[in-house]
Amino acid sequence: MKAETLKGHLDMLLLAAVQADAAHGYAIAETLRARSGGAFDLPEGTLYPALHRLERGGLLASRWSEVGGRRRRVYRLTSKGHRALATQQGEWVDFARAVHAVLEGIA
Amino acid sequence: MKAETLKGHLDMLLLAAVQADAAHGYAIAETLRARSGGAFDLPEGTLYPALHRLERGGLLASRWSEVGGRRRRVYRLTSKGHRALATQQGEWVDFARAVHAVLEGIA
DNA sequence: CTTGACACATCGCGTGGCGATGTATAGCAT
DNA sequence: ATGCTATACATCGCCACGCGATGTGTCAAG
Repeated sequence: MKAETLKGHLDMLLLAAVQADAAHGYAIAETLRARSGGAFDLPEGTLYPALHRLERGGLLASRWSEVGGRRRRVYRLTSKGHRALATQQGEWVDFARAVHAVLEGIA
Repeated sequence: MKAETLKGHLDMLLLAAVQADAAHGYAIAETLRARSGGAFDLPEGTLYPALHRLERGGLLASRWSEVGGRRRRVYRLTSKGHRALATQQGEWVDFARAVHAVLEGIA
């Protein structure tokens, strides 16, 4: 997967990954890798800054958790995050449709 | 349309726009706007640097043309550009499918 | 006791889309 | 004449952001 492909879409993916159940960063990355069939394999330098950004923006909220001697920061969607996810999903559909239309040469 | 949404996908769209017929920059922008139903309305600061980049990369070739007192730079796909377009279309399909899988929550 | 998975974090680089700005022609309305 | 709009190109600098590199610490397996 080319580097810039993800730009502008990562936030939506992260929000979607914690939509159903709260999860910590590492687990979020695993979820994305699994659901995407390996296509999304987020490096740490991508994952963690993005989560911090989303929390700063109020779309995610986190709490610390200790499991088996390992500290985890568990993220959950805020109500604002839910709304943002819905918006971004709509934009994604529009975007994907527009790209498809261009590729199909629909003049 | 959010700013970064296009990142990493613009090249493919530009290549697709000149795939069938060679066209100049302004016309390419109109084609994309028309095919996308207005979703892609490329500002000039996006369009022209991107075309130059693609020509530098050997994916597009250009010649000057004079029509009605107006100079135009007409772009056509090179064979390398054709191959690149095919590759990028394949990557787009994979990407779109992966995004869809994440959004659908296919675990 | 080292390797690898788990789990977090930050810094700095490079890419690239975009706003602002500038140039020039043509046509139409004022 | 004057100005606005559309056509048509170009470049500069900002800035958002994904990612590689690097660092910290725990735990299990070999």
